[in-house]
Amino acid sequence: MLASETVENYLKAIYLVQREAAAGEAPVGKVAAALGVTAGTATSMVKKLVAAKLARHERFGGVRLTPKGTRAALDILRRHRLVETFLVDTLGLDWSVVHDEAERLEHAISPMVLDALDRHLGRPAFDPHGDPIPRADGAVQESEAMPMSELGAGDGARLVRVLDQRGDSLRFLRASGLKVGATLRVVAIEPGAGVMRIRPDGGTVVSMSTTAASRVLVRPVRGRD
Amino acid sequence: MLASETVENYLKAIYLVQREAAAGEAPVGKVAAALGVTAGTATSMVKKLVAAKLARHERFGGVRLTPKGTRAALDILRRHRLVETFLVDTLGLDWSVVHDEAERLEHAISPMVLDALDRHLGRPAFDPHGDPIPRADGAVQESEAMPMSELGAGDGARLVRVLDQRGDSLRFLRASGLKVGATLRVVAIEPGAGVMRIRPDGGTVVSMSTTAASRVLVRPVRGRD
DNA sequence: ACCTAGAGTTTGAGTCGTCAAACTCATGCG
DNA sequence: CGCATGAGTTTGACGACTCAAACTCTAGGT
Ligand SMILES: [Mn+2]
Ligand SMILES: [Mn+2]
Ligand SMILES: [Mn+2]
Ligand SMILES: [Mn+2]
Repeated sequence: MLASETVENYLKAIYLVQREAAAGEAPVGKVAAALGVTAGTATSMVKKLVAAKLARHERFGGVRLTPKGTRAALDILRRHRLVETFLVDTLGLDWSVVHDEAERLEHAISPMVLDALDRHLGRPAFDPHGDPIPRADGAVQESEAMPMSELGAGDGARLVRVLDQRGDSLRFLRASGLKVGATLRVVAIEPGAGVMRIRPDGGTVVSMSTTAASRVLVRPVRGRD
Repeated sequence: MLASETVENYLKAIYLVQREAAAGEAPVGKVAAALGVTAGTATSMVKKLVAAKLARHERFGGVRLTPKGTRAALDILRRHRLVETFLVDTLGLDWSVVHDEAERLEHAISPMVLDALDRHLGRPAFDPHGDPIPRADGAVQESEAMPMSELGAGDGARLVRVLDQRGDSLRFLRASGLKVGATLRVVAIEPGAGVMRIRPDGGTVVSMSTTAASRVLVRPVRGRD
């Protein structure tokens, strides 16, 4: 029930690492890396989570949240993403800085403040990066989308989500006119160089590595080329 | 510089206790009580503050913040009161609940968020309880006011500040129509019972103990009785 | 001048979260 | 197979914060 700030961070990290990992299991080392902590530290915390029935784990294996742990993680994720939305929509901060701010604020938001915030923002479904905001009951509505890297030359698409939370990535995208909701077209692809050239609607052409492009999710748009 | 959440709480508590105390010194016991901690715990933390040049203290004496400590305390107080103002003005929470919420949020507000919040709120000078919000440079503008308990029968006044942060006190005042900015008149005083009878403009008469009334600050208004 | 009640301090111990370094396991390569 | 490599775990230690209980000082009465 009363998870410490540290426990909250672990739960959220495990949840997110678990989402990525193929096996649906979070390797302890990945969790440790996500939190900037040594593997040994993560191991001992995982034991605590297991004792609290928030996670399951077997020696030398991966971690997996229990339903209870998942529920708690979604609650934290909800706070995190609502706070990000508030910082951008109400306070006007840039989407490249809100992640770090929310990382601290998420732990200080009571259910009462959370609900008032949610109402004030008009019960948004997505945060500034296009990440779905889990609902109060724990439901998450992931949006249908594909990596921009899978588009072909000439394809049009709408940007729906940015997975990379790094400040410089987000600043680059904003400066290029690539924000959530923007439409764009793939001008060219250079597989040898590992680069795609993208033109946002009403903007100028920019080059991105396909790796970077794979962390930008889009929904294809009937091409009127 | 980088004070922990705990240190921030001590600095704020010492500042506030110091404001109350006659000698301008905060008794360690009072600080401990304000933080809900044992006296021994407070003693050891005070030593840390002294080592960090945030406070001065001599054995068996009181604590006093250094200029550096005072500056830090005012910064925390600024965060606290701006957050309270936000919770009431923007999110619509009741003034009786925001103190506890701000007690946690104040530690998670970065300078950037603080400034955005300040701008969003229109750079307010007072919080919902009428407490002055220290400015970014550390200036505090205490408002001229006297305890309501010092009014005489028939006197009119405007409510400018409520010192008591207790939820039930604040709920009682709100329910009586006694909020910051309201005008009121003293209907009667019963020194024997230690009670005053107050009529808020446009409201019905309420009784309050003079002790409670002494924590409500007012500015007298030219009586048109 | 005492002496004691109350305020403050010290001590010893515990929890939480962390690290470095030694150790153990699982595996896949030779 | 056999074993080196890397992932994960254990151990011992530490800093920050806290408490209970023993101890010490100060100040006010008498
Ligand atoms: Mn966090
Ligand atoms: Mn986000
Ligand atoms: Mn606080
Ligand atoms: Mn206040």
